[in-house]
Amino acid sequence: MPKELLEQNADGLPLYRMVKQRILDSLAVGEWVSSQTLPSQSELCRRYNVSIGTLRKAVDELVQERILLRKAGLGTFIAPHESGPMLFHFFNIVGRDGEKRMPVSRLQSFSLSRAPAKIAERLHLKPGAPVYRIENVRMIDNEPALHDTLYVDCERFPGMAREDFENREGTIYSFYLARYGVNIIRTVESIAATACPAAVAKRLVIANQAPVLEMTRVALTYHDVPIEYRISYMSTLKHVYVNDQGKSRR
Amino acid sequence: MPKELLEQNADGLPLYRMVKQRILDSLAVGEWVSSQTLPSQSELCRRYNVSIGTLRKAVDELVQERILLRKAGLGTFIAPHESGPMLFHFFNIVGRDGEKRMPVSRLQSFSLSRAPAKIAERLHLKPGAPVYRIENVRMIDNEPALHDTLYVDCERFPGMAREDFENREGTIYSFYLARYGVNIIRTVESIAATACPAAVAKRLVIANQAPVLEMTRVALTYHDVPIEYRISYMSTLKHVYVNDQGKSRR
DNA sequence: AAGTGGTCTAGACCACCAT
DNA sequence: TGGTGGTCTAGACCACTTA
Repeated sequence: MPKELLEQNADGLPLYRMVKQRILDSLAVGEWVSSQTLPSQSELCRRYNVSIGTLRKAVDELVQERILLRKAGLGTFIAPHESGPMLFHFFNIVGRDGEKRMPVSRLQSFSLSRAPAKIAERLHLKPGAPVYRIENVRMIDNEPALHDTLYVDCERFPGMAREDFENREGTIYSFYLARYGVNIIRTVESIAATACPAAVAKRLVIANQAPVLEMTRVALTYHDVPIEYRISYMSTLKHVYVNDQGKSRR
Repeated sequence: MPKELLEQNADGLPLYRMVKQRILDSLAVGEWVSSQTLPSQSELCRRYNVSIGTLRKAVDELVQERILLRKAGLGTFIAPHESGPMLFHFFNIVGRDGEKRMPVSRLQSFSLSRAPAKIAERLHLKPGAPVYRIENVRMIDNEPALHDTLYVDCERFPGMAREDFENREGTIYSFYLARYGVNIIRTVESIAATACPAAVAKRLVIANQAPVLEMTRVALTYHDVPIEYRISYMSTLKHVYVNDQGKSRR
């Protein structure tokens, strides 16, 4: 493991922030993707030539942001999209009773397409760039609850096939990570109310023109690089979208 | 300042968590509301008989949760609802262009009422308990954008009057804090799509039955005690609701 | 037993803000 | 000048996990 010397106070940044950036850089290039495990704290201390307190402060922030996960006695890991709070970190739909349930997604279509101007802009692509366009219906309690259409850059996911999606284990984001080393760590959603388009209403088995939520989401990886654009429609007869602001992250 | 001894490892809780709880308890009883300023770190160290590192770790978490605010050279403060990121911490509406603008609220009605069963339950009150019921229209760029109805326990806000609301400075939550020492630190919202009720549509100047967002919110103070119930309707023709998950809190 | 992360301490030094 | 918070260090000790 090479030692990376950090000059003190470059840009006036505190040392622990510089360490944090170095760790993010390593994560971004996929340095620890295969093992999902980071070197031990003491090893990272030697690598960056900082004390344990400083190293821990850097990692503390990454744990807070749900990018890393620490387990006493085991080590420090890339936070998995499976299991635990992470499962619902990017999924805010609950039953009207308040109960959380994981949806099962059912692929509707998978096609090679070209990015419309607006979507290309959100994905930092050129208009007309080749993208995969994927339609899903998500079932909750064996009933259709959500319809979503998502777009990803073909170059970022070379050779992706319909079967990859259908046969994947776990969530879409864990699939991106396991198969392509692309880790989604942030999403930005806009929510509006609209009359349900006919094609979607049919798949959701609701009345045409019924009021539904229209959610557009951009999913980002390290350094806020956009990876996926998604537009979802959801009937709120049986479920609602929840947002908990100020919840303590523990 | 009395010294509060903390037994080590009561309940197996780490020391800094116990310190954090003590600080939260002091906040909850309004110990520092008048000054908005906490004692200095060194003074708090003496008070709880812990080292500076432990004290800072406790306060770190409260800062992270946007309950406290530290300013180098000045001190540690109760996070104000005015100014800075806090202004939009509990307000997720932006223009379709993505621009954030603060709304101006216009009081529609102020009345003494009795809590319906569902609302009483959310506020931990008995059904029929006396509540203030307040209707607002919020204007953005001089156009009606939101309609909301809110309910608060009369006992918690004794002697509240219509004029208090209309003549307040700043947000509703800063009013609760300044006038009654009640600090809102968390909100939980449920969002659904619905056809706009006629009475609301009239005030928002939109078509009757138009699809709108229906947002129900419970606002909580320390220890997750519910303070306010609110139901809002919003047209999404010009604005949308945004939710940024995983945004770094800095 | 050896390695991992988690806690707690004591102190030095710095940058910022008031007076 | 003196008080405030912010950073960084070095080391002791603990609890947890695996072998």
